[in-house]
Amino acid sequence: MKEAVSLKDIAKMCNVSVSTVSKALNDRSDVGREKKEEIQRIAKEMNYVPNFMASTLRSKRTRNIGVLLSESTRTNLMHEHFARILNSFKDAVEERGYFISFLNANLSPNRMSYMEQCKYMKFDGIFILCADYHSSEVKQLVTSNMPIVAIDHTLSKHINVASNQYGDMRRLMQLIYYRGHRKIAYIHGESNEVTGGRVNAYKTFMQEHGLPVPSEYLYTCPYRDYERGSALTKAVLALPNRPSCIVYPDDLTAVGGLNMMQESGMVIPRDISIAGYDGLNLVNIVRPRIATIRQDTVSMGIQAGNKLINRIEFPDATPVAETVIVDGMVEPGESLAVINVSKHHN
Amino acid sequence: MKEAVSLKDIAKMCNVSVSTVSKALNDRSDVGREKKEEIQRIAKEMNYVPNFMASTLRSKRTRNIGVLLSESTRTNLMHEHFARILNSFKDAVEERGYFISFLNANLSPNRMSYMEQCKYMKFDGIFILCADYHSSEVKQLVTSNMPIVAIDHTLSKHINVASNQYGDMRRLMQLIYYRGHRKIAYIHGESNEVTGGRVNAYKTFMQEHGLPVPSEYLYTCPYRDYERGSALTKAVLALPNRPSCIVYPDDLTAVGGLNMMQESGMVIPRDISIAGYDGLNLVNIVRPRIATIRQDTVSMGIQAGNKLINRIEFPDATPVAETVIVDGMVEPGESLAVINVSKHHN
DNA sequence: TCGCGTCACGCAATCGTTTTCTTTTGTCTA
DNA sequence: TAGACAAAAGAAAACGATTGCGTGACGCGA
Repeated sequence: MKEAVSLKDIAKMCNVSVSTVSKALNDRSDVGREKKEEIQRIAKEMNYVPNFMASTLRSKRTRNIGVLLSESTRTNLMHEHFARILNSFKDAVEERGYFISFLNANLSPNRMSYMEQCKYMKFDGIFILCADYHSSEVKQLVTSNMPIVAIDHTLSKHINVASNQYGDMRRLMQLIYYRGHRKIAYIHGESNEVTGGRVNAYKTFMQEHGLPVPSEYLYTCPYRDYERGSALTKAVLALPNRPSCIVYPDDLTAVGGLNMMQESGMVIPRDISIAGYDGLNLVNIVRPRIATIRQDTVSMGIQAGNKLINRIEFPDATPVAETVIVDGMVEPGESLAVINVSKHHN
Repeated sequence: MKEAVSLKDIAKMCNVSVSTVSKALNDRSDVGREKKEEIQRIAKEMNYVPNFMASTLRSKRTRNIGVLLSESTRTNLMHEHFARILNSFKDAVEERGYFISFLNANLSPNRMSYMEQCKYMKFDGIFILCADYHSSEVKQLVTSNMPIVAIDHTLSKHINVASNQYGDMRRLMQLIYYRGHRKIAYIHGESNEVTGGRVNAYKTFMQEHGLPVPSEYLYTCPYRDYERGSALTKAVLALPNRPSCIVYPDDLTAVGGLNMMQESGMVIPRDISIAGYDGLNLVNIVRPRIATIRQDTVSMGIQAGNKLINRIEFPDATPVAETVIVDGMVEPGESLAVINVSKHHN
């Protein structure tokens, strides 16, 4: 790595002072027009690239955003849903001249905490894609006064970009209902104040339509756990009062169920119907295609990015919690049978 | 963000000079034992976190590694294969005190080139997961004298961590052959000096076993292109001399073929056999499970990380190209029929 | 007692910018 | 022609660490 060219080199070349060069390159007003243009030209000719460390050391702003992406093995950047959101988030912030770095979730002995990493790197803001909000490290982070935007999680003072869990689930229920299903089981993920909307939507919808919700129609399953999705499906299929449709917490668990069913000789949707959630590529790859809610990950990422940068660039005296709801889209797939309603009506 | 505590604050608190504090915290030898311990204790009490910008401005070393991840839409961090490698790479370098940032591939008008980004951020090294090696920007990068490690791509002066394309493909061919297949078509990806090994292995194997390779048994298909995999499959199925087995460039194209076949009423592997490549989760999710080569992404990521850091920390006067071969593993799946050899023998 | 080596520590320069405050220069007006 | 004022340029102090060098104190052998 040969010596990098610095402001000083340019100054020498142009016979001006370092400060004038700095001002010229930052397009400040107190530099003469022609001198400014000359300096900019020479700088380009010399392949000048500013030194990030030096400039942010002085000016504080790093334009660097820290990304927090879980510590669980099942939910990291290997999961399509988060990868999609991150991807469009990245595009959005890069569009505005920012870039991203990952917060280091390793457990090495001398590792810094999240908060320490933020201080160390002087992040302008934090993007929490998914995290263990119970951990003290994360708590410390979210109670700080850094600009933060989280996905699918409400935080006091911060921004939450969330899918419309209640509305989306309701629309899915409507689709299932209109196809004639009345006995609908719901294997659902663990609930927080955001994702709980889905269970709410389910219960409300069932109640509104006078449908019973026997307790054996509700199960809790870890998100994105193929094996558990499969195992719980077995349990549901064994019920004396077997439902005509099973709704899953996400597409991966749904496929777990699907495969389980097909292996035991059932034909979907002839024998039973299923629906997932998320809208991964997966659902268009398995057969039959699974009904799902396609989340608008592009919009979520973009909105998260722009909201975060707005908070960074126009800080509020006392930031207040804000929620951005992003609607998903029902994809009917091929996994929902049409049922002769009268036949199944109690 | 309240004022961060700096060396100066600690110095004041301990009644020593700033340089002594710096040396104490860096565990240098020219500080008295008890003074050193006191300083470290106080620093911890004051929640001191060093300032990355300041320390690297002075010392040059950033411990920051730039990750280059393609500009194509089909191959970014949304693709499981790359996400896996990146994940273990990240773990490996974090283990050694480094961290990663992405090179910005955006096309915004005032965007910096890759080389400029490296100068700007003072990356200690570069990890090329996948890139368009024909682009001038990438060429500029790889001809620089930065430490670089690339995946599945040989570069003069740099390190290549590559899957054993020739050996893996050969083992896959053996499996297929021993199952009795003789008419084997190969839809392959675009070849470079690394991936070309697969086509070589195919041709060599066929030749060694006295099997003809009619030109209509070879097709080129973009990697990870589900649709094209499907379309080319249609072409192969229409051949008068239809093969008994089709090998695909990767799992995704293989699934494209699989679905195409199943939609036209074929049963796999009864009517035809298929094999993929990569070993994505996908192959365990579709039915039948597809025979594949599971790439050892964990090992690839770890080796890439360690080799790169070694180059960074023990730079050679004149770095020389180096290749690390990582073996994959054959996963037989359920998509390869056992054929009565005599029946199909010419 | 002198001289030498070692140990601990401080001084001050340095990294490459940004930014504030002066200073210089030039122009315009009275 | 003096005075005022704006524009353009420079000087210098930061930002927060690292690091080579200098130096005082101390111990120890001669």
